[in-house]
Amino acid sequence: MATFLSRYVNKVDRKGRVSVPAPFRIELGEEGFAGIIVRPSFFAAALDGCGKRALEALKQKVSRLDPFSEERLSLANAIFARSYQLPWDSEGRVVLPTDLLAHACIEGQALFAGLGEDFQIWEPSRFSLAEADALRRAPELRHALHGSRPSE
Amino acid sequence: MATFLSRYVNKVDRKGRVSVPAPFRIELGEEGFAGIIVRPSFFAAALDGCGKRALEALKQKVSRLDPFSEERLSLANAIFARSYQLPWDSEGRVVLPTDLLAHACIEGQALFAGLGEDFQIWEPSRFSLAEADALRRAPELRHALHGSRPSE
DNA sequence: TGGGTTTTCATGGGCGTCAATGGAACTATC
DNA sequence: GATAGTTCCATTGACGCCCATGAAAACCCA
Repeated sequence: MATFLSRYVNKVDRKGRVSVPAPFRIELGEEGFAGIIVRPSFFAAALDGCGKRALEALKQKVSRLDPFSEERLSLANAIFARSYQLPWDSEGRVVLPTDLLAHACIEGQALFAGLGEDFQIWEPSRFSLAEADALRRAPELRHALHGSRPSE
Repeated sequence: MATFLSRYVNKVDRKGRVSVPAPFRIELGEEGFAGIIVRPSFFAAALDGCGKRALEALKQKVSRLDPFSEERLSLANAIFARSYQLPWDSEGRVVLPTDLLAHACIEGQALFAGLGEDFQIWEPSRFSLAEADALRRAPELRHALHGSRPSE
């Protein structure tokens, strides 16, 4: 699967267009869909992004739940209904819908942060704060990588 | 299979016509039937929609039940007897039958909400309420996706 | 190793196409 | 003959597509 690393700050122009970092595009190039999947993040003023393949994986998991259960409906609403499938143009840019821009408080610049198998998009200054916070907690959380892996 | 994402608000004109969002049509284009399958939703004042293929999948599931059981009869009635097969016209519009419009309290506008492998149609303001509810529940439900991890 | 060249990226703007929508013409039904 | 339903055409506004520019990085060769 695709691997996303590092951070990139790109401009958001008047039309809401942003260049997806070239390394990200290369990673995503082999997934059949020339673009990214983006949705508002649950807990942060940021956007969660991934490729088509990761989305398919999510779909698989959700489709294992009861077809008509409210549980499934709520999840699907929270995930898929809020996701956008953003194809990039010939220059590798996507247009971020206004509600996504609003959710992440993005205006002039957008920061792409690689998170391994997916990535996030932030307003740069907000990212700095969140990053500082994450770094402060990492030492204690590090143990989570060892012990019980699957069920958290 | 087709994947439905995002939300689209389209107008319902005097004749009950609505444009099926172009991305949905593209997803459904490869399913052999140029149209959508729609039925009243079980729990909500909304409509459940899907493509021909998803309907076939449902048919498979129902056909696994006891042929003459009450269970099967009830389900088949609830699902198939209430479903409409709505072909879209050359402009990509379908006519929503009045009883479906009534069930979902749809008048001037209809909101299409992608739910992964199928979608729903809502009266916009009602959807907002339902969405808020879904978002409230999602954090706890999120664990349902983790528990049984099949592949990986 | 350093200078020059080439390619790749990010960015801005303009134009054409397509999707959504409204209405008219046409057909069928009662 | 009136009403409802269906197909066709027209409009407009947004979005995708294309080209042009500049800067930075990679590359090449002396």
